[in-house]
Amino acid sequence: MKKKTTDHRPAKERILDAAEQLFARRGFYGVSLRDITQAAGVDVALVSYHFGGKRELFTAVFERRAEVLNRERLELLEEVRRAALPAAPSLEAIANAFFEPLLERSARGGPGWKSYFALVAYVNNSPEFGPVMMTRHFDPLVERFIAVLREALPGCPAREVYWGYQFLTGALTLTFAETGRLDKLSGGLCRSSDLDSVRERLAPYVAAGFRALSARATAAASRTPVRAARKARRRS
Amino acid sequence: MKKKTTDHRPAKERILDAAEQLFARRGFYGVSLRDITQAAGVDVALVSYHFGGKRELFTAVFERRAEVLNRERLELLEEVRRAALPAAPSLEAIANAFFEPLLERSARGGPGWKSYFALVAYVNNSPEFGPVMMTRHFDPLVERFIAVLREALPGCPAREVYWGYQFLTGALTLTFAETGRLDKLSGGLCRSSDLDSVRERLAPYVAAGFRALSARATAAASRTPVRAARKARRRS
DNA sequence: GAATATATTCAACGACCGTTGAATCCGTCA
DNA sequence: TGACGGATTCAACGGTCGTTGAATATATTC
Repeated sequence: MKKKTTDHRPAKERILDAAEQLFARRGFYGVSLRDITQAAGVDVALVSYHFGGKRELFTAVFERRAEVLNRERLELLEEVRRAALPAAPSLEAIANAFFEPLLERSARGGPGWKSYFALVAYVNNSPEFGPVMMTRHFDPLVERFIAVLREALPGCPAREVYWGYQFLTGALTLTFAETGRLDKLSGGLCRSSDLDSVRERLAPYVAAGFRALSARATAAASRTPVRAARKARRRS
Repeated sequence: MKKKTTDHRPAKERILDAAEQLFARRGFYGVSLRDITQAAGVDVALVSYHFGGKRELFTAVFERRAEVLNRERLELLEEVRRAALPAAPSLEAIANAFFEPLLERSARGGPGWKSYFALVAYVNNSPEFGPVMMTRHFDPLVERFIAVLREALPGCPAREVYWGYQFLTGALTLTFAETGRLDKLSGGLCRSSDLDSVRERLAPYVAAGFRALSARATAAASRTPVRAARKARRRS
């Protein structure tokens, strides 16, 4: 059984789809090209022909949806920004612009998108692939978001914003990994696939977190004279 | 070059140490038994002899430090609880008891512990290993923490606490993955290996998040009559 | 010190890995 | 029709994988 039905979509895309699903489930090394091409109903050699090799296929899968996604997120961020002018947008609105396009597509964009975000979660947590691939494809976007976050947090040191972003990404990443652990843990009370629940809760959660970080920093600064603070910063 | 110096530690432990480091870096499938045994200065066949196989070695690595760790975390939680009696402990104190033993050992417990937490991060995000292994070794602990969190959040629906815990775990997990991405992103302003920075910030962040979730839930409840709320809950 | 149990080494197995080059199919254009 | 070029198939390569069984070394017991 090679194909369920005669499938006239180009083989290149079928390979990408199958690879997306399998890489997301078992990581780069947990999947063989034969697994992928068999799932795609295609000969093994076509991977080398179309992509060059296994690693190139992996990055091709990762890149395919990154561009369109980030463009949409940036546009949404600017829209949020314009709507709030001349004030800075709320932290909730910024956080929402950051993950709303992701949640929307993961929930209603079809199984390919769902797999894709699980793959991004895998890459983001991987010490091997994370630094290279995330930096290359997502850093410009992230830096723009952090800049706007800083506008919304006047007087807050940059370090705090970066840490807040780190925690935000972590929470989001685990959500996309779709391990189903929260479902088991809560006895069915929460379903991690229910991304509308995430949508409602994540923005308030991280916005409050950002405010707490900002408050903590200013409290610490007022407790410490400037010179001592400079020295402490150098020490840490 | 098999060993740097003559090493009289039992081979079984040397294998565990090497496997811990390599599994953490490249995952289960990204490491071969020959990689591990070569790093341990030991013959390949010893893995089958001592552990039975590759999968059994993987779970042995995972289990080795889990017990002692969770016992300490539970004791700390009960201590925090007793100290606050007859009131419930603060959210900050509970969150702190959850991750303080982890951060402490990751920062000052030696390279083995650091690798171990990166491995837990890998497992926690893995759709393949996460549900099985995390559930088996960490669920009793987590349920106890959630129970105490609920005491500290009177009137807060259980769902909200579970979601808050999910976000907390995600933030913690990404921190332990040690991808070094935050370092690059912040231009050296933050070092993700600086776990003291995490220690200071994570508790206020997630405590504020929990309070926001709780407030959001009670606000939503007061907006909705009881019967409609019941229906809405059944729908979702 | 012989016997026994445990630990380690060695060589090899069959299976699967990613990749390759030649052969074949098929639609396009001359 | 025939030549051509991209897409696909097929068979096979060398290498590495996890695992195994027999042989050897080391420690323990009588």
